[in-house]
Amino acid sequence: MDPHLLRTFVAVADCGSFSAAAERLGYTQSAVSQHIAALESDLGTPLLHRRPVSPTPAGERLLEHAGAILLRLDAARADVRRTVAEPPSRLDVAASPLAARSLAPHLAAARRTYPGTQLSLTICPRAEVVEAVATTFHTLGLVDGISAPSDPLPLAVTASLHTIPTTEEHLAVAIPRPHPLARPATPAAPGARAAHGGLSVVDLVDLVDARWIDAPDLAAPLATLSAAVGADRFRPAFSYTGTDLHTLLALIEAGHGLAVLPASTITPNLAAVPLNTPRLVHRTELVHAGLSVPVAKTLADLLTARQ
Amino acid sequence: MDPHLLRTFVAVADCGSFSAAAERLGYTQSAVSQHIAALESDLGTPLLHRRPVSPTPAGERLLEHAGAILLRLDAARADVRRTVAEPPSRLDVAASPLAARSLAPHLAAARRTYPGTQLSLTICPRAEVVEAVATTFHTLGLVDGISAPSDPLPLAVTASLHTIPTTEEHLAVAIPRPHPLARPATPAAPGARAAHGGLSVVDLVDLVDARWIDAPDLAAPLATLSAAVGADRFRPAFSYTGTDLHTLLALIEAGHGLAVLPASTITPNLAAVPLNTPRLVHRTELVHAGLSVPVAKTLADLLTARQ
DNA sequence: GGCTATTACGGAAATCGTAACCATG
DNA sequence: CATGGTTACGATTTCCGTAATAGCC
Repeated sequence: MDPHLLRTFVAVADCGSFSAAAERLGYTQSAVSQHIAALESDLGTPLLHRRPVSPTPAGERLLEHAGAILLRLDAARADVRRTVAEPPSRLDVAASPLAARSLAPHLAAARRTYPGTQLSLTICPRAEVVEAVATTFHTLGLVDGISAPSDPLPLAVTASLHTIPTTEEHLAVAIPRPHPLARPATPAAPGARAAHGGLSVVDLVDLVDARWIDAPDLAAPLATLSAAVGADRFRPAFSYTGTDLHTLLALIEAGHGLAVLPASTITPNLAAVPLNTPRLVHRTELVHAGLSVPVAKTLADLLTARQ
Repeated sequence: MDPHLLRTFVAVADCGSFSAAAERLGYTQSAVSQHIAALESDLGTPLLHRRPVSPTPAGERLLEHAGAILLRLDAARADVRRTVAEPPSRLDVAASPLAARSLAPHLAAARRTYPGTQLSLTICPRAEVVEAVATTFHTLGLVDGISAPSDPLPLAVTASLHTIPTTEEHLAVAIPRPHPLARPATPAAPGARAAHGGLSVVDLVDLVDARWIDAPDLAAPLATLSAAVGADRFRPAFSYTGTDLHTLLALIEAGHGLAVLPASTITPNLAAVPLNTPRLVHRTELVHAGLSVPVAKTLADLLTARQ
């Protein structure tokens, strides 16, 4: 199970083609074929169906591990290099879209403290944030996600990375204004219940059958919600893969479906119906691999000093 | 970073010798030397001091990753084989010493339901339990450990393994009878506070300077306690590496030091002073990689139905 | 000088590319 | 028959063992 073989295996699996994977990796189709054959003979079982190419059940299991192993391998290399290389003078921050919201002022403060340093901020999907920090591409990461109150986020590569909680916030369902739940609770509105302040509060399980937008990089991923309410499945009626909050809100407003977001992100043109059911909150965490760089330390302090 | 190179690297690191590692792995000293040289040249930095052999700082970082990577590699292979091989007819349970305590009756019940199946129970250190389950050596694992109430145990290889909480129990310090804390609280006893029922309750931080026995496979590891109270360090005055509870209790009774244990394990010849400070509990979890085997499912149900 | 790691070198094995082959749509 | 995966084969490289060399107690 040479890492090279694993790498071509995942490439083939997500290209759905030997030749495409070969091109991506700079190999010949032949080499890729040999890699897969070697893996299959080593493990004693077919890993891929051919023509069309798709993973067998055994291949699926291997895929789950392979990505993590390769990432960890990169993380190891990065970690070793970090102990050798002198700390960088620049500060590169990676953040998931919703985690980056309140970052600007702190970055400004950090720049004021260290006027010389060059700053960079990259917005990327949640998984890539921790990946970028683990592989030393960025020095600091800011990820958001859904978890139980005061529970850490379930991050990959958890080992060798440090995380510091920064904020926790209530979740709400973003709903277009002309919608049964958006009006004050009435006995007729299914799933809505009277609550304090005249606002409805909604139970997640009652919304399983609503139209949902799956925006896994931005809002609460439907998979996470499904897991939280048990085996019930939230089916995506619409998928949004971008990272722009306003676009998502516009989609919701246009009636393409609902999404679960931290309450403060939902603009007034939409209704924000607080979620109460399973104890879920929106959480953001700072991810780093040691804060030896002064700028990084300062920014981390600023971020964690806030509440 | 070929896994073979990593494997010999960890072997060398924990043998403290190239030649010893070579023998363990069935290589020549020369091959081992070449492996280390290859790793060092790949990573661009020395990983080991020679003569005596000990890891450099970079080597330490690599070691942290290497073990996890190799384990995950084995877990991947095991996981793939599991999807192919038909489920075993036997049931092999691995358990850490304190997790195994209440297992016997449930095993008996499981045998009654499936009279034919061959059962095995292996007691091993905590880390090895999850390792054994991950690498398919055993079908079911029962691990105990320390965590915050209702928090999952921090297990390695967490991915691809399922865990089910089974019990949670309060912790206590086991103290020989003639000991200041073992008497009902008096103003003079340092660290002790009056509590309900006339028993003392003790704050962990007040005991940092006591004589401690480190029995990491059996009691709460001192490292865990240190982490729980912050940077403070519990220094082991005595180390016990076995897995026999009675031996440990005898050591405590003989005055070699104290240990933190789940309250119910402390026999009446010792005093069990409840811990109250950082919210720590003794927790046991069931670890498995899918419960397709009926016997395993039954035993799991029995274990989780309790409490 | 004894123990242990490193270097030199040669044979065996693995790896990848070219090219011929074969199967499926 | 065309696209795309497999197999055959050979050049290159890698890997490991033997053996000679060098460094530290």
